[in-house]
Amino acid sequence: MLQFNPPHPGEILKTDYLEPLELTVTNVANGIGIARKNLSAIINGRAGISSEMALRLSEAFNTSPELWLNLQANYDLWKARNSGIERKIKKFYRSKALTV
Amino acid sequence: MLQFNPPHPGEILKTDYLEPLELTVTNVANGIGIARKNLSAIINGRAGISSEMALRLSEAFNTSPELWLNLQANYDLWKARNSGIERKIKKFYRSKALTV
DNA sequence: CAACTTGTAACGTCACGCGTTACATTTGTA
DNA sequence: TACAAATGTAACGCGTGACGTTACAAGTTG
Repeated sequence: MLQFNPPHPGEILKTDYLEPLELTVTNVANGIGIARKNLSAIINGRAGISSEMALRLSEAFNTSPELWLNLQANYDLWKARNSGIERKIKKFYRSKALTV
Repeated sequence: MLQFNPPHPGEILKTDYLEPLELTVTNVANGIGIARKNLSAIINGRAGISSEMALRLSEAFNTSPELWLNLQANYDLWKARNSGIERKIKKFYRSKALTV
């Protein structure tokens, strides 16, 4: 289990792929066939990485799609854990236990 | 990379958790605090497992949330791969290559 | 028969991925 | 300095999907 705020996938995409390769957002967006707006959103953490997007990124940068999906899953999980859901669940368990 | 149609996470949930423990859908839905309808949808492959749901399942069945998220990710990836997206991307690459 | 379980329809709400067009701003360069 | 390129983002629209409630038909079981 992650103990710290994981970077959102867009940050890795930017610092580990776009910047080293000197690729611009416009460049890559055109390259992988998506709207520049959406790649910008991903890079700035305002959108997640869908499985389709993971496929596109994996083909563009020669990675596994799982890389991107795992980053996204960890990020989402961290968000869920820190958004009161965890507490809601525990609260629920206190009042109405599931007998396993 | 998976070469075969991965089972829907709901299938694993059903056959590996509900059935061995003799838990009913109604039972578990009430137990984890969600609508019976939605658990039914998950089990029958008509809904995916969200990160919140992964957390709930992990706490109920003492698994890692990652288990459920990975199952879901693999399933989604397989769907994406087999839904023409792969072909769309490759087609795109043939016409307009991304120079990396 | 009565109770329980289940799948599912009908409705509504909210979030979000993705697309297009357009504008203001910054940065690099002829 | 003036123009082009890159970027973030707003405004719109569309489709999908997760989640909830209520309700009904059908199957199973004590």
